[in-house]
Parts: sequence; C-alpha cells; structure tokens
Amino acid sequence: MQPTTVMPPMDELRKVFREAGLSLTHQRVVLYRAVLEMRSHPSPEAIYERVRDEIPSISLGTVYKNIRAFMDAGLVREVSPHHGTLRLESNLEEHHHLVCTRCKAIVDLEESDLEPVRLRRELPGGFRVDRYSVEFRGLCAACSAKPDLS
Amino acid sequence: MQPTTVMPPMDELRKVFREAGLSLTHQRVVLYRAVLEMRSHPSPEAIYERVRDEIPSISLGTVYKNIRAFMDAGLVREVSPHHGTLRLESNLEEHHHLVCTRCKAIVDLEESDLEPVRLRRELPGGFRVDRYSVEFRGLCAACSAKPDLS
DNA sequence: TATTAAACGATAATTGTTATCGAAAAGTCA
DNA sequence: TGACTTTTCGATAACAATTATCGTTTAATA
Ligand SMILES: [Mn+2]
Ligand SMILES: [Mn+2]
Ligand SMILES: [Zn+2]
Ligand SMILES: [Zn+2]
Repeated sequence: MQPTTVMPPMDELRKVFREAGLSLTHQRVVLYRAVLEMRSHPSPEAIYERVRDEIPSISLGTVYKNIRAFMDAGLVREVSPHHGTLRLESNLEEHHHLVCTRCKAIVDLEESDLEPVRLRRELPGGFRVDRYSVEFRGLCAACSAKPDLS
Repeated sequence: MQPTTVMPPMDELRKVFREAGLSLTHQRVVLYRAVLEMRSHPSPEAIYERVRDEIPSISLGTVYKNIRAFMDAGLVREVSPHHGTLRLESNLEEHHHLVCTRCKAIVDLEESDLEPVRLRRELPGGFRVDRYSVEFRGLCAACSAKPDLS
C-alpha cells in the first residue's frame, strides 16, 4: 500500500506556494496537482500531455518553468542526478555508487563494502530483477568544503 | 582497493572485438582502452577530450557511435537508465525503485519493504551522505512477456 | 592484392531544455 | 476596489546532447 498522498485543498496549496515564494496561478495549481497524482515519475512531456486536458492552451515552456520552480523549492525532486548526459560504466562487477549531487562525480563502492540488501516482501507483480545497486547521494569532500553559492 | 582492470593486450582485444562482432579499428582500440582506464564514469565529451590526445582527428560522432556499439555488445554499461529525459519524483518519503530497463517504468518500493542497508566500512574520504536508495533493475511484467524484438 | 563490407569524419537533423519578450494575470496597498 | 508593480504566461528562438546521413577511407575476406 502506497503512502496516500492527500491532494492538498486550495487553502493548503496557497500556504505551500506562499512558503515557497511562488505566486499562485491557475497553471501552477493544475501542474502541482497533476504531478502529485501521477505516481509514475513522469517526464515533462508526460505532465504536459496530462495537463492539456485541463488547460489546452498551456505551453510546454510553462511546464518546464514550473517543474523547475517546484524542484528549486523542494516540492518535488528529480529521479536521477545524471539526467543531463550519458555516463559510462566500465566496471562490470556488481557494485554501488557514491554520487555527488553538486559536481556529479560518481565513485564506486565495492559490493563487499556493504551487507547484502535483503527484501522483506515479494516484489510487486512479476517484476524480474537483473541486478540491484545502492546509490548514496550527497556531497563529495571537495564540494562540501566549498561554500553554497546558490 | 579497486579491482584492477588489467588493460587487455592487443591479441586479447582482437578476441573481445571479434566476439562482439566489431571489426578492429584504431579508433576503437584507443576508445575502448580509454574507457577502461577512466574509472570516473565519463561522459562522451570527457572521453572525446581524453582520446583527442592520441587521435587529434577523431570525431565526436565516432565517439558516440562506438560508445553505443560497446554498450550494445555489453562491453560497457550506462550508469543511469534515465539519462535521456528528466523524470520527476513527487514521493518525498525515503524509498526505493524498481526500474524496467526496457520501458523505463519506475515503481516505488517503500522503505519498509527492505532491511536497512548496512555499510561494512567507512565511506571513502569525507563524503557526506544525504540519503541513499536502492535501485532494482530488470524487466516489468509487461515487458518480460513481450518478445525481445531487438 | 582485388573485392566487399564496415567504419570514419564532416555535418545536418532531431530532441530535450532553457532563454527571451511582449501580453496577461497576480500581488500590493491605499 | 482600483492603480501600480511584479510575476507569470504563451510563443518562439536559442542551446546542448545525441543521432542520422553520406561520400571517403579503412578493415575483413579469400
Ligand atoms: Mn560504477
Ligand atoms: Mn520514487
Ligand atoms: Zn562534488
Ligand atoms: Zn517495462
């Protein structure tokens, strides 16, 4: 059972946006609700398609701009810190990763560096697992030394 | 200590490429060796920069083509299956992912679905971890039903 | 070495994303 | 509420990462 994300009512949304420093527009409300409802980790395109039912005149640029605003405000995240460019893996051994979210560095962690991951239940509906790996996200030494020039 | 990737000598390379169905070209040899040496999970651009020292006339297109060929042959992999496009995460709880490498579907796994991940050693040099998550890669039910139309 | 198939380099095309800008809507405060 | 200021919107241009095209060069085969 998924943790039920209650769809925030209008006055709750007003507060959320206020605290995020985002003024409340119709497009934003519809976009935010759409993203919260879609539990499929949607792409900008997928959100665009979905939201066009409600606001046919909305522009793809507006979708991107607001997604970015939501991310900057911490209302949503991106699934992968490497979505911008392909990164190659030449280490074919089973292993794990340490990922710096600032400089995008990726460092290997040997499989033997951690205890084997153990599932407590069956995986949902017939998913066939090839491999798994653990991703530790954070800041590398160099990046956490530098000031947060956001 | 990293598992030392021995740089394959020429006759070993000849065999690797033969088995992968790739004819042996100078560009390929240099590219493959570069990727194996670079343990930083390099981007195509980074590989390009590196290889230009040895083959100044090489084209970025050739880098992309051969990376693709290496991936198709299973000689290297891509770090993230979602590097093509941004995917949004609206579930701010700690959780994990089931990822279908065919259709790119991403399904949440609750934190409580697996035993906590435990490290056996200290993390290398001052890395500060914000969060971690486990990614299970494989084929979803729908995709593993369908034939492999590659 | 001649023939054939595959790969290369240059460059055009595509795709995902961001920037620009005038018009429209939202925030502010009397 | 209305005048004024600030922000956002939609349209579209610009960019960046990646793939496709194509004539030339190189490798595989015998
Ligand atoms: Mn790795
Ligand atoms: Mn998720
Ligand atoms: Zn870093
Ligand atoms: Zn699938």
